Amino acid sequence: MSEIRITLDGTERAVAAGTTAGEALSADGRTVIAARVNGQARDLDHVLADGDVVEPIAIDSEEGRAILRHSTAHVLAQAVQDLFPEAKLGIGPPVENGFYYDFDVAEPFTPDDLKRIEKRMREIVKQGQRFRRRPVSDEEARRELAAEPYKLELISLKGGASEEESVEVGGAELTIYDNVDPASGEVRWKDLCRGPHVPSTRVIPAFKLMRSGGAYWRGSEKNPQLQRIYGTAWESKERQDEYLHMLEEAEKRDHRKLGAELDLFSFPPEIGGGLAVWHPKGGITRRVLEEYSRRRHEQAGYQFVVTPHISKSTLFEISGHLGWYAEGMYPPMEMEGATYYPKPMNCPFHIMIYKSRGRSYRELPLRMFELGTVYRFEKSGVLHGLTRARGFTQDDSHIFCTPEQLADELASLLQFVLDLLRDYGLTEFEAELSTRPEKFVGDPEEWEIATEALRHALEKSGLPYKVAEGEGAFYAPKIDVHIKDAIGRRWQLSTLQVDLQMPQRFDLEYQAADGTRRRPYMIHRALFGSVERFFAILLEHYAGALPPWLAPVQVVGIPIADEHVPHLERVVAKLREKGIRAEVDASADRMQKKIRNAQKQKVPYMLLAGDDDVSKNAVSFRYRTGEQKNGVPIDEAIAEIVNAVENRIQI
RNA sequence: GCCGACGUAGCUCAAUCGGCAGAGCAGCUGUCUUGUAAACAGCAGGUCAGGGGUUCGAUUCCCCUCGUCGGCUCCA
Repeated sequence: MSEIRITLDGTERAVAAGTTAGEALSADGRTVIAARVNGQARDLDHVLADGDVVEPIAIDSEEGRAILRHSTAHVLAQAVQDLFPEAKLGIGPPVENGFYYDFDVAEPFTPDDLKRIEKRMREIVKQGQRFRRRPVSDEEARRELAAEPYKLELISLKGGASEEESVEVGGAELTIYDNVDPASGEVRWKDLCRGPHVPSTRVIPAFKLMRSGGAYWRGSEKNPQLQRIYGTAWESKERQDEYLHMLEEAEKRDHRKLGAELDLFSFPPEIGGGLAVWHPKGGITRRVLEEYSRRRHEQAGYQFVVTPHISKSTLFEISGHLGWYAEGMYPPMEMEGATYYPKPMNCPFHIMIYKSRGRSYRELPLRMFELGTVYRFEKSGVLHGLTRARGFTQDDSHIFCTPEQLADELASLLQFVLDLLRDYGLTEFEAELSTRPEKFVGDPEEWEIATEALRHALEKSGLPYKVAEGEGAFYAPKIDVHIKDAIGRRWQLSTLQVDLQMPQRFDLEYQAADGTRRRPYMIHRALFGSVERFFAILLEHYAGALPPWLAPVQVVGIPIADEHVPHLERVVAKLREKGIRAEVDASADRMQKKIRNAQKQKVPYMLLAGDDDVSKNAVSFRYRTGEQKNGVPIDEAIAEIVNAVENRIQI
């Protein structure tokens, strides 16, 4: 057959037999770097067959970037083996914003090594080595890769039925990619790999090695630790610079740094890792943040409860936490023959409140809310400021409802969550529906009911969502709400879980209209997740410049000269009457210095006053943006500030 | 917990190839009295993270511990 028929751009076309995907697409190999053939990603030099459907993969698409990054990972591995011939290869997949490759080496890489490796990579990129795909049998692969023990392990794993697809050995046949010198045609390097790849290393427009660190082989701490090198690669220098700039910005916004600079909180070593103390300025913001949430909950029909920080082991035995998470709990305390544990969760305590007396269907849904501080023993290596702490406060609610109420309750709950998050200035949301994990308790049919109720709530909310198979908690499927912050980072925040286990374990009941005793459903719901973590996320989102209603100091009065202090004192007194956190900077510093100080503290309103203002009974605004507004009558100034605070407006 | 880097004044950072530890900011005391991001001068501030070792002598070299940071694993 000298002609075959293929589908291109949705229309059928005849091309010569032997035509490659790249030829059919007229791909330049720079903007279009690979092809999708019948839905499968392929190299551009993939030879087409009759009936193939061919689509281009652009370098600036998500899929294209992944291919680019994966190819860059190969260049990295080649460079490492050039410089460290004894290095054994692990795996080298693309990841979000970049790629990595794992190596078994005697000595961990130093920053200097990374520089040398990156330099070697640039040489390889410049050479324009071609990526050439070559199918091999298992035996051939084993023979060629005899010196690569980890690759051999991957080959032997390939047959495993439930083995997840990897970039090394995905699919039915094994392939090796050769890196070929374009001048001599010699094979410079090769790697076991599924592909596809960019046509040539020269196509890699921008890359950079980022850092190295230890990583367990195949992700298990039982396995040996390899050395992982992370890098990033982009379709253009500009996009890479943008990304690097975002990282710099993220570093500037680091809540641990801002926490110290703005005097909000600290982690004294004497107290212990992961245990924060809140300074006055952090404390006031936290109080306002909590108070607003509490008020909204009360308005939405929640009842405020309070429970203790420790409990006898009995409670956690019934709840099952001791069985499942004992190693993450602080160790027990023995007192008068009883064993007490610091609480890792609030739910069993709320159940005790439910059980304190008989319940009627008329009371349901019963919504309990608590800012409950819990303690979990996080391993020392994972602590990270307020976002991963050992003591933290959950804004925890538990809702007990009848099976008939479940779907509606979840839907309104999700709406409530989103509305409240918006009030804190977050605007972009995504959700994830996590289904039954491998390790679970209960009846799969009930899991199905609960999962469907959650799905219904998501559909009703119109929120975009993904399904995360097997990511649920051991006792419940859940919805996680993710937000995007001001520099595009995703954070998981709220969680909604339908729990069919706790009601059974604690034998919860209510009396139905027909007089029978029935089992309620229970919904776990945290909105911030942890108040500490939410605080950190807001701080990073706003880069420390909190909206006026949350700012620790909302107004600083700055006199031009000492004689203007009394005028500002009067303004500040009026502001305080309205509940505004205002002060006058009467220190010995000059006016310019006071502005600088207030600016560095990210105070939303600086009110200046000199002779002009005093004579007109006015003040002059300086906002932290640098803008100013002079000679504003005092009443107007106060009204402007009060309005921004009351309506939670960011300035 | 594991791998690695780092730890000098409240903060940011110097210096000492093994020989009495130095600056800016912040603080304190004065002087100056000012219109939108740093007035001037003086003073004070350190077990060089902690412990042990090598050495005539250790902040510097070696070991251990603690802490921080970056990864991995984990995250009810």
